[in-house]
Amino acid sequence: MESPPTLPNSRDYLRHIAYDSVVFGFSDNTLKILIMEYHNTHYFALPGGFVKRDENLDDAVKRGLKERTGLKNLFLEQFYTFGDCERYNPEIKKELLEASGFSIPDEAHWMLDRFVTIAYYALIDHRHVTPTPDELSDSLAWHPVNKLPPLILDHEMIVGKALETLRRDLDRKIVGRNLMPPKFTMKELQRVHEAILGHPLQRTNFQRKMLNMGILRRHEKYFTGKSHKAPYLYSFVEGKD
Amino acid sequence: MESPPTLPNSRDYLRHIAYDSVVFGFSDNTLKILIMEYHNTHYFALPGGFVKRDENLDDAVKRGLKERTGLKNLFLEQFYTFGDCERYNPEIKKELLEASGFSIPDEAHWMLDRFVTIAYYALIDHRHVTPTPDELSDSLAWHPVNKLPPLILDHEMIVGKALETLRRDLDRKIVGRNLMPPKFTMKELQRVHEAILGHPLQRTNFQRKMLNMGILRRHEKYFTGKSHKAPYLYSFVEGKD
DNA sequence: GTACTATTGTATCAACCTGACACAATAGTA
DNA sequence: TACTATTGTGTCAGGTTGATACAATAGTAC
Repeated sequence: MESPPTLPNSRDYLRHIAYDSVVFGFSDNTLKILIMEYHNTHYFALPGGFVKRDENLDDAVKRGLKERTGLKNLFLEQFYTFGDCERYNPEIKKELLEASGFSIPDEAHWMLDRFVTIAYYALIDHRHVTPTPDELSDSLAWHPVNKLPPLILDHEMIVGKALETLRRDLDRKIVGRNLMPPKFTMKELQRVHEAILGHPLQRTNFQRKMLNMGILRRHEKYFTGKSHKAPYLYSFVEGKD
Repeated sequence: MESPPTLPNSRDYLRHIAYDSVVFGFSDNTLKILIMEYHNTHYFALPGGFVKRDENLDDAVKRGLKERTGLKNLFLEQFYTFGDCERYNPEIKKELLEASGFSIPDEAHWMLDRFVTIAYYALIDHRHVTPTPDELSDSLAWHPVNKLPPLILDHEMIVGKALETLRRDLDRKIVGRNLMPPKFTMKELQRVHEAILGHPLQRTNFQRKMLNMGILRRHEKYFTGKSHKAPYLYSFVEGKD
């Protein structure tokens, strides 16, 4: 049923330019990111892609994430562009493409050439997502940020810089909104912040700070069935970014 | 004496990739940036350039700034990458190149093609600099950030984002160090902060904050000859970034 | 020298935020 | 009714910030 895979044509894309995306999700009290594994290898990498000649850079990233996660509207921020020469490693690229059944017509093929990659991070509610591997990858799966497999090229550095940026943005933007379900308890929100920052927070002070920010609306209580006081449910008020 | 100018060869450079730099300096109590004016036109633009095939992105920017300002070590930060299709405007590029005496051999020449530009900002002590125009430009000169001439393409947006980033970095990094002479008065430092933020600061509170940061060393007094108390001179202590 | 002006360095006070901890409220269980 | 685990709120010390007061002082005018 499968047709032989064909490499994208260099006429359709901008040479030397790629993007990589660090997609954050939160489950099991853990901050995770989407990592793809290439066919028939044990190479892990960030999901990325190329920019079409008639396509905005931002739109290229949205297109790629739509294909892989099904999500159309997501919190997406560009954070850095990586352009060192050490990124140029045609042997690895060739190995990855050949392992997926592509035949490389030419040692100077544009996909083996040097790339500058523009890195984005995204925040999504993992419940809304069924990760979909592309034709290069066996799997696209969630990995805890502090238990990542070894990644190719400089992708670990990219993740590091993404985390750093996310932590800086935590106070300025309402990061939680994009990682949480519509209604949540204060403790759940705290767990997200703790996972991002990488250290525990004082419960009572966190509660006070969040309530004082005026971005939360309190709803009904949430009865867990446990034998203790039931927490309130909260949601983010609209349009206060 | 002049040899006919030749366009850079596409074999030596990465196609579709450029950089632009927003070089901040401070004089006459005003924050200024370096703007170039193209030969025989009234087009103004940020100084920018291209990346050689065997050159790190960061090094390309340093090379360009070295040529234009003579400065080898300067405070340099990448802040955003601009990749919209509207940046693609071959007519303007052609006009600019032809006005400088280049003959364009081919409508599809790589320099007329679409570019994604990685933007950097730099901070320099303007006293150390003699701006040097390149072969495309009549002049490279300081312009106050709030009195810029109309710039080509999206360069005004790039300046806007640079300013925004600089303001955000003002508290986290010791921005002043790179814009100030070795010794300076507290008032001079305050003027720099005010010019960056775009609003006046409370003198006494600014002084207290700076002194409490522990990054300043107090030196001898500076006698201006004016009839009032002489201010102290300060310098930044080394290695506290 | 004395009086005066403009500017600088320091102190003070209220408002606010933050970390640490105390304490009351409460859903379920025994 | 007593008990447990958890939640919501209050409080207090320490630090930071905005606003203001005030003392110190280099030069000028007399």
